[in-house]
Amino acid sequence: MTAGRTGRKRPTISDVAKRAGVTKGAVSRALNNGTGVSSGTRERIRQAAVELGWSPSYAARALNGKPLGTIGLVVRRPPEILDFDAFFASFLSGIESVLSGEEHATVIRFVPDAHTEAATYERLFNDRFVDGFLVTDLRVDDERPAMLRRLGAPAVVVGAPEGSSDFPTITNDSEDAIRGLVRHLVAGGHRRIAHVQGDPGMLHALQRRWHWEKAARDAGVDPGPVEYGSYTIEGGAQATERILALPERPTAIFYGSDLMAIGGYSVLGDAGLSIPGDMAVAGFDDIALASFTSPPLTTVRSKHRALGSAGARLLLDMLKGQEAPASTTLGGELQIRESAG
Amino acid sequence: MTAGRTGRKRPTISDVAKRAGVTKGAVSRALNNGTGVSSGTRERIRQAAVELGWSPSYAARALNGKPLGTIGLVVRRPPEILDFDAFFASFLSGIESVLSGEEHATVIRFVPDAHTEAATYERLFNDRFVDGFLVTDLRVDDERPAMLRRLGAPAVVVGAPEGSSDFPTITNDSEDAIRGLVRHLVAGGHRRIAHVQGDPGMLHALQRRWHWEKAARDAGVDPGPVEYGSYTIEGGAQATERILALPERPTAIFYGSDLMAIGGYSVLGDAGLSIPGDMAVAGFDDIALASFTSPPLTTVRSKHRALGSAGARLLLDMLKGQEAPASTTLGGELQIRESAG
DNA sequence: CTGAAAGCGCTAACAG
DNA sequence: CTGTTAGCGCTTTCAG
Repeated sequence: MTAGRTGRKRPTISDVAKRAGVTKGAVSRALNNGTGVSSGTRERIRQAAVELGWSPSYAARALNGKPLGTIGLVVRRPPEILDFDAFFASFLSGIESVLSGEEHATVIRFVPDAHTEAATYERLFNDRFVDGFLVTDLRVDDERPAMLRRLGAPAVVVGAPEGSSDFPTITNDSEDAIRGLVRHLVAGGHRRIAHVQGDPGMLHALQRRWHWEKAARDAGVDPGPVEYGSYTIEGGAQATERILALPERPTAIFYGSDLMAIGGYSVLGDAGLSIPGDMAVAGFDDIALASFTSPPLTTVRSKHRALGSAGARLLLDMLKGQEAPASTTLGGELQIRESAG
Repeated sequence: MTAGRTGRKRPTISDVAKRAGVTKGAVSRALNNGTGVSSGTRERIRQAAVELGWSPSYAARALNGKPLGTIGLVVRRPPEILDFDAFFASFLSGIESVLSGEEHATVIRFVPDAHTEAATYERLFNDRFVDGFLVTDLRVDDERPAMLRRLGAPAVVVGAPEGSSDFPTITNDSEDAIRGLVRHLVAGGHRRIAHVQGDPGMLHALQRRWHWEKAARDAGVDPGPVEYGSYTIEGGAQATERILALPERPTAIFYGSDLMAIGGYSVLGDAGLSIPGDMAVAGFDDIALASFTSPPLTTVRSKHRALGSAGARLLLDMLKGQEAPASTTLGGELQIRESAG
């Protein structure tokens, strides 16, 4: 495949040096800084390198504290979410779309608990196995920003509210879209709008809840009951059951994810309630399925892929030494279909 | 966080050695082989290591040809497929579910072309940046098995037919399910069954086509027309248009992916054709959406996650030096719903 | 069983 | 501008 592979082992920098009639040091300088070498020998060295099909060893470079061209993604969630959840696959897709053009690789690690999570960040970076991190799922009192700061690791936080950490942040701001949704509901005569949300320890879940509350108040109605559950069909179904059991039943439910809303559909159906006639329903994410449910689901589209690509792009820029904006915001988009009246 | 972090830098093996009153060599032996050291000093060394919170440097180990605990996944497809395609996100989910329990990380790289693909495999492994590979999307005349063999890289091929390479293979065998589907169609009176498939350069696409052909012949009907397109909604829509333009129109279409089938739905609908009345439709994958389309889509369920987990498990076993079976087969499963009569 | 020493492939500081 | 020299942190001989 590659030219010059005479022996079994790959060529080292010494081979290149020998062939170019210089020393390792010269090769290193020529090919890294491009400085400290006359353009003549530099060319000779470059030649020798391609003839030998040489490329520097990641390990040796890492041992000298050089960046490897990798970014780390450590995820403290069960790996199944890649399969179920709307977010991660799209997010990853966004990341890869910029990395693939930049000769960078992604190092992914799913971890079960906070302790492993911390240890993983630490090892990955202390050894410069990754050049920096994309941090997602920021939680209330999340210790990662402080730890990463301490490690001196470059990082960008993705999907968290502005100012939630002192790292550059890509924010997913759905405030306007959620406000639009609530207005739509209120205009349709709804006064009691419930909210079903995922893990309240997640900053983005909290944020969406605030937006819903604020929008409700601003529209002159009291925020209805709130239920929590996992971001899955089952989680949504269970939360819906709890809501239906409430003494004062709401007339609309805003779910924190489309999957949860779909779980709601089945419970509402079983209870003989029609959508949106007896209960208006709205989701969040706008997954592919949302336009195929019956009735089609009104939801807030969230730009998962863009979050990934913007995060990756920003991190790459930072790694190149560029100044990073404290925060970049991507807006959500209200998708009105038929489930919310 | 970690105990013993007095200074700014992390402890090295020398620190551990000093604290235990031995030399680096002894520490290395004690903690790796566990041999060549008296159990007394071994314990002392272990103590010192935990007190210092020491863990070996990836880079230094890699430089000595030791495995890092990483497996590589290089994908020659546009990164968008993570978002659209049913396969990759689930597959990755399966991989991660076994890796997360084994302290292994995944190194992912999306590449645009065959040349970059080859170079990526080579660099990643020559430098032992990854311990082995999971290879997917095997193509006709794929050069990767030979190249990986030449590199001496451990690998398991996933989702390809048995015997398609000399690497251990996790096969996704849908022959029975496809046969069941064709029988179902033929029993429903269909004599002309078309097939829409994705990239014919992919071995798995070819394989499914063969299974369909064979099943048709065995059921006593001639295999109908075949159209190719990308594995997307648009790809399916376009292929469907071509089929509808055919002089002898089939009465059933078997699509190589659910997404393609959904693309078919809209074209058929636009043409005023009812499903399954005027045209029976079947898909492949059984994505979440499949049971929500109208009519619900009859399809062949494929075990994407299991493919990932089985592949990862097998590769890990191989890396531990265990003998690997030449081939492991996961069967598909026919999901009869309403779109195919 | 243990210590000493060489070396993995590269970078960076220092002389010349 | 170029060569030489130390290391980076670890593993692995090889003596003792």
